[in-house]
Amino acid sequence: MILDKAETHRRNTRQRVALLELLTSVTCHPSAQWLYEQLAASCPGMSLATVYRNLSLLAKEGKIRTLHCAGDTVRFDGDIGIHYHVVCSQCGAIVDIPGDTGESTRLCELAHRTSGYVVSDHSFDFYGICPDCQSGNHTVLKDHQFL
Amino acid sequence: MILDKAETHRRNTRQRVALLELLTSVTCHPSAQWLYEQLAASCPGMSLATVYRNLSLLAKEGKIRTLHCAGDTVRFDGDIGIHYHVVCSQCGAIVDIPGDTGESTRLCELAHRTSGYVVSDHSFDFYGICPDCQSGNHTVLKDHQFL
DNA sequence: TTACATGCAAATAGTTTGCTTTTGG
DNA sequence: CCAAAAGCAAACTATTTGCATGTAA
Repeated sequence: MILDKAETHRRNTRQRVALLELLTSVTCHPSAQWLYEQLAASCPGMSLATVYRNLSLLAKEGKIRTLHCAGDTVRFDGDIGIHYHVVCSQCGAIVDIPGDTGESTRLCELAHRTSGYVVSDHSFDFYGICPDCQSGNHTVLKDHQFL
Repeated sequence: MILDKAETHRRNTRQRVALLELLTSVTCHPSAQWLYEQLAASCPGMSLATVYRNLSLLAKEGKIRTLHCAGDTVRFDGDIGIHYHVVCSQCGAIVDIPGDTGESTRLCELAHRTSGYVVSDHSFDFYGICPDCQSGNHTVLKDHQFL
């Protein structure tokens, strides 16, 4: 949300452009590792460190969103509009739930009044079992969880 | 929430009891490391691995709650009632916001209808800057953030 | 031209695990 | 008793960083 003044002289490197393009074109909520694997094919010599550095930059610029809801691995979201997430506790798949701006605003204000924090962001996460895992179709983290 | 039948033959070891007692007696949302440091004083020879193993067990039994909202380090909550959290993006302090059971239920049902997930849990997190950090009183993670 | 960005490899931090010894019930 | 749990250290995994080189503007 807060734009760094340094953003003015940020370069649109091949890698950064490709990364943002991939992340915004996809409806899943990938990890850095997954993004790296996808990009490695088209971007020769793409490195995982670059993916991490750019994800971190893009998040600071408010162009993408960082999700902590899935546990050990940070996941990323190219959709910065207000919406919520449901996470599968078994396979880690994350899907979107439409969010309500009014409700979000109201709850953020409640949080502010209650705590004295200056609230700038929020994330509403639901946990459960996804349809695929309910029917026993997969039990571990797999590539297709992201798709 | 789901109780393991194996729980029947779980032992109430000195360490486990002390851990749960500490976590439920405190209003902060500590990390495993912090809990370990506190316990090390009274429990001679207490190890970090034991803290992690017990936190994991207690969470499975639904006696405590695991928070992913603060980033790299998992935080724990001894209060398993419905409530939300505000997290300081600067120092990591977490404080409680009273939750509304009706609202939580309604949103969990919305999540279920929208996604097809069987929703069993949720966590609503707000991010911002805590009063102390607003006034420049601390800028890095410190012990007192937990208190 | 040059400050910003990359690639690679090594470092870090949080958490988990293997194995042997202790201990609660 | 003896299976469950502890302690310790080593292992693992996600992420970050240092440094030499490359490149967008």
